[in-house]
Amino acid sequence: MEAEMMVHDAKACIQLVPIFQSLSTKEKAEVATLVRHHHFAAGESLFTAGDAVTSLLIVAHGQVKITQIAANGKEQLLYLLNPGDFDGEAALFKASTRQNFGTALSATDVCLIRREDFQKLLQRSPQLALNILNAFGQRLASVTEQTTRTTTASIEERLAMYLLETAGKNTADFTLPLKKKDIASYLGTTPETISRKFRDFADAGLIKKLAVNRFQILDPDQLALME
Amino acid sequence: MEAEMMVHDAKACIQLVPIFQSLSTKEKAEVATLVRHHHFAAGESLFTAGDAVTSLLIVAHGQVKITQIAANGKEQLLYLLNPGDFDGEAALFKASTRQNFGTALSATDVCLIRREDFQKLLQRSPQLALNILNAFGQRLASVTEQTTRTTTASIEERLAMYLLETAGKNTADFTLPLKKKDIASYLGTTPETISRKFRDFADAGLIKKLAVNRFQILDPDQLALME
DNA sequence: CGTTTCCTTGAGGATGGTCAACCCGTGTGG
DNA sequence: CCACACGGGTTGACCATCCTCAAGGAAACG
Repeated sequence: MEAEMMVHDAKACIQLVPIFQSLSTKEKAEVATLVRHHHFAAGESLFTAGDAVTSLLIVAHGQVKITQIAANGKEQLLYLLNPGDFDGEAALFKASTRQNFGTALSATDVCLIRREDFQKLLQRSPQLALNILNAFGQRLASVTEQTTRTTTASIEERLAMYLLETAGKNTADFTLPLKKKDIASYLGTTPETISRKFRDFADAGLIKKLAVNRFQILDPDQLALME
Repeated sequence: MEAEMMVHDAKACIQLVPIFQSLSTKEKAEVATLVRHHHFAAGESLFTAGDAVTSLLIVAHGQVKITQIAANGKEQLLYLLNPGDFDGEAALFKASTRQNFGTALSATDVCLIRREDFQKLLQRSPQLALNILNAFGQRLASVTEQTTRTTTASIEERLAMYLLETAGKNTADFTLPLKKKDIASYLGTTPETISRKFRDFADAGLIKKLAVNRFQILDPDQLALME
């Protein structure tokens, strides 16, 4: 029964993940046999810097935050993994130890493929390699974008961008998916400053505070103009 | 004669580039037939944001700076391409236009492989794909590192790190490879601040100024302690 | 030798970090 | 059911860092 469960989850994982989607049904079945899955509760650590990298990790359900600790001890939130995202450095890199930390933000299911199995897969399926290259390219572009923004834009501008991206279409009523502490870490600032900027935005009539960490965006155009 | 010249350059390019090094001699010869090369004078633009991406670009000789223009119009130096480096986003991405700018810092020779040719190569050589994935992974780690540093460290700390990395073993007498304007852009600050910090370092006895943009590092350990 | 580009230095001011106090919602145990 | 503790959020006062603007000097280049 447990085995059946695993196969079910493995298939779900593979269906979910963009990098496997262009594979044939036969190939997908093959991949499914290699997959192990694992569950983490909110707040649990998936891995820690210094851990040996033994598997490629794919998020099936939930949300994972990836952080790095700077030389001075400060934590920096690098990016979030949502369902379908994978941890790229993982299976491919020569460096065999993790450089960063992975923590589950909510209850999370992940699929794991062992490094060696994955390398064999890659050798046999050039299309898979292409898919991964594309995914990598996109993450690279996103991290690059983040760097540019951090070094050139003010906190106010960065927060405005973050709000628009995070809210998406739900401008009428949306809840911040992260604590202020994490947003601050992501944007390279402090919770206090985030708090103040939210107040400023509200004073300027750009947003309306519905509750703690719940907002309505009144003037998206003006917010976008900040950047 | 020109054809012979080109073949020569093509071979040189392929010898130089890590991603091709694990290929068989036969495969390398194949790759060589696909390569076109091009020369740029110092200061010349290799490509501009908005250009269609038609080729993978490999630097054979010289140095290229890759920059991005932020929304507010400020230029941010992302990274440098040295001999053997390639422009990764280039041939692989779905997005068919450049997001950033490439400018030759010195006289530069590059090799070009057309997108379609490269994709075919990838399909046939899984090892090549693995090499590229590794290279991508390293660039990703480097950009990530840069982001963390920028958001968590002070300018002083960032400059100290930059100095140590750039000087390498030549602590006794080394010349900055970039203008202060570019260093500033790379570290997310202004030329004025760079100038002042250099003076501070000199006052503190950490470095000694030999000439404009030429320095001796007196106390690398102390510099490293900054971070 | 003049022009341009880069570098340096200073004065002043904005931005945002730090520290500390207080508030509020949630949960826990008496 | 209430007191209390706890984690996060908010606010204020103060201060360090670093940017901007401006002017002058040095080096590079024709």
